[in-house]
Amino acid sequence: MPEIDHESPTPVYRQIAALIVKEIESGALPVNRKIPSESALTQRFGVARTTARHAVAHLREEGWVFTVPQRGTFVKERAGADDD
Amino acid sequence: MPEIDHESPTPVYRQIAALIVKEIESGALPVNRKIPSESALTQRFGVARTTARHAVAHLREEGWVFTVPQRGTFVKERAGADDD
DNA sequence: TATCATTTGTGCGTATGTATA
DNA sequence: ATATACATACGCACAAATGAT
Repeated sequence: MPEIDHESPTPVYRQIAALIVKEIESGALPVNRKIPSESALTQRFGVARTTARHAVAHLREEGWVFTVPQRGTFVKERAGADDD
Repeated sequence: MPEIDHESPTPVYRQIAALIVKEIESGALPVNRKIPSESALTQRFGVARTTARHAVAHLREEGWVFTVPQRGTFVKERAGADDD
């Protein structure tokens, strides 16, 4: 279930980020939908919160999501993407 | 801005430590003032967190600062130094 | 009003692996 | 082998804001 390979040369945080991107692209996570919290990711993938945070920070830097303190992180609107 | 010279024979962590000492001596960082966090130093100087940590550890060994776990690192009182 | 759970923000402690000189 | 430096990853603790009760 975790789908995380700790032996892979690809860092864990990037693997998690990639999986979330996949969910965004598939439509499972539409625009403005809250993505799983850091704690949720921590449990789901069996990683440390710092690692989950790193994955989210990466998604933010890549423009996939935006974060609202104390509320959560949400899927960002992109040019050429369908709205919810 | 970084004022860090990676080509210098002086290790990066010592250069950072020296800059902080300068700020303490100039009064920019008075006694009991919290010095920049490891993350802040990491960003400010464009170094790895381990390097920033090394710089802070060095300052601690030299008696310039003291660290309170989970709270931060603060400027230590010195004999002959003015209080804040 | 007060309390509680949730969630992000911040900060340090530690360890491993890699690379270079 | 040692010192330096970076990237990654796990752990722990506390703060602050939000939302629900």
